Amino acid sequence: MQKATAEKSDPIAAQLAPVGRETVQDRVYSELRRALIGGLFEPSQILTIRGLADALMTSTMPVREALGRLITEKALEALPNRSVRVPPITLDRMDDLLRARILIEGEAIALAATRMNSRQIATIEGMLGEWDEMRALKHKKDVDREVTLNQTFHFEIYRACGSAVLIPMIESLWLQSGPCIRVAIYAFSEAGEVDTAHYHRTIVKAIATQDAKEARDALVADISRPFTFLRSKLEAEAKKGLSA
Amino acid sequence: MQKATAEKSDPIAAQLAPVGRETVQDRVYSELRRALIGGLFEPSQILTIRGLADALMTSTMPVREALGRLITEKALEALPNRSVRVPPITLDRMDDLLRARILIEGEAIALAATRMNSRQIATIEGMLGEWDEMRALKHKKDVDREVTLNQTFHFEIYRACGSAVLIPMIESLWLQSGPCIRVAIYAFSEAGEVDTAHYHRTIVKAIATQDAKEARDALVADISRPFTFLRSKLEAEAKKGLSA
DNA sequence: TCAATGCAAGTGTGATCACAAATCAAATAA
DNA sequence: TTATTTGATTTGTGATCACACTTGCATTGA
Repeated sequence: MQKATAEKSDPIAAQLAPVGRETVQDRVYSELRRALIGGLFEPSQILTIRGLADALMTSTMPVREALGRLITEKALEALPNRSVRVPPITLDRMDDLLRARILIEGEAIALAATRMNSRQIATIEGMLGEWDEMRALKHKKDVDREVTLNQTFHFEIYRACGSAVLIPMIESLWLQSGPCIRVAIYAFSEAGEVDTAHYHRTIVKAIATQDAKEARDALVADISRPFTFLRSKLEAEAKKGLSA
Repeated sequence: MQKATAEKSDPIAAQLAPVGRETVQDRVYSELRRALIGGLFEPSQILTIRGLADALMTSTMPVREALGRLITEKALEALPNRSVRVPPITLDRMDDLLRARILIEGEAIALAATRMNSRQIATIEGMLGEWDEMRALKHKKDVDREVTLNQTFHFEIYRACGSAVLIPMIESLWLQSGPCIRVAIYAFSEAGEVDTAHYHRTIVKAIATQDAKEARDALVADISRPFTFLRSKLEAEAKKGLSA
């Protein structure tokens, strides 16, 4: 018995989970994704293959392939010089991203609202408590946890929409808007924003009652907020720079 | 003067277009894309790096990176065995793809309908003539030209929507539905379908009058047709296979 | 005859090297 | 001092190699 496929007749193999051989390239890719969505890289920052390979303690090979993948999903940008950077923020691009996210994530949540079972609803309902918890002990700006929790919440919903086509597109959109969002969340945090979870509560309520329209509306409000906030901030800076 | 950047002061350089150094990887990627959208690969077909490298007369390096990129945009599929294949067709996946295409391409054409100038409209209007031409001399099934013309027509419109976010997503969707479409077009051709350009005329008319809603409706009808056709065909086969 | 074993060919992954292009800095000339 | 040039370093790209895993086929055993 050296076959890799688990057979029902084998009582031992039945309890063993497949080990799943993750390649180095996959780890590099995941790591860069995480950094991008979390906004750890600044817009317009240039990334080099050898630099990342050193930082990730691997050779250049897995890095260059991971970069290539991120470039095709527009999470990174290939300059004509053949160097790669994280795309800069422009107002047009922000509007473009927001419109696409409203369109696609709105559709996904509308689908999910009619398909989530009580167990899944309980999961996202439980997450609301974590926001309360974070707000209670707001001694330090825990931006990282905020970002992660927000991501988990949204994708728990999107995953329930049951579309293997829409979900990767949403991931791509988050990858592209990650650097912007981070800036916005920092700005929120400085501006003393308090109730970041308000729309999330509305979303949970709407999904619990299978109200697709209200879920979509609340989602649109939720994802629009950081964009409009950042937009007004950028416009103010542009005006100031113009007058100076 | 050995600087590569064109300077305004140089009257010769001003007339020269940048030559654009395309890498081997880019050519491989484009070639595989073309093959995929055109449906040259069959669903479930397994692709090997060395096999493609031989066929494209290059080393394995550019091929493996191109394959990696195509896998991330779901144009190809990575099996747990680490071999890669073109994704098989299932009814669920077809419905999923069609819904996403209606959502996103519908939005793109609605945007384009309000933004295309008379020059762009004249371009797509001119393409209608090519369909008439093809229908006139229908001595052989020129599926390749049909596919190419259809693609050019649609993307001429999508390009005018002005969204740098939506267009790559539409390209990804075409990449994913390419293998299905080819099968459907062959089936159309066998079934003696005549007026493949009917909805295209409606689309041009709607755009010329800036009627976004009618343009969207006609587009939905246009892209739904091959899917519903293929769906009924697959269902018939499934039923036949079941009774046999 | 059929299933299990063992060997050989094929395949993906990662590392390393060679080369060309780009970038940066110091040196030189106006 | 400023602009240009020259040279050294850095960087991306492609080729090749080594290794591990998978697959397929022939051999061996019952």
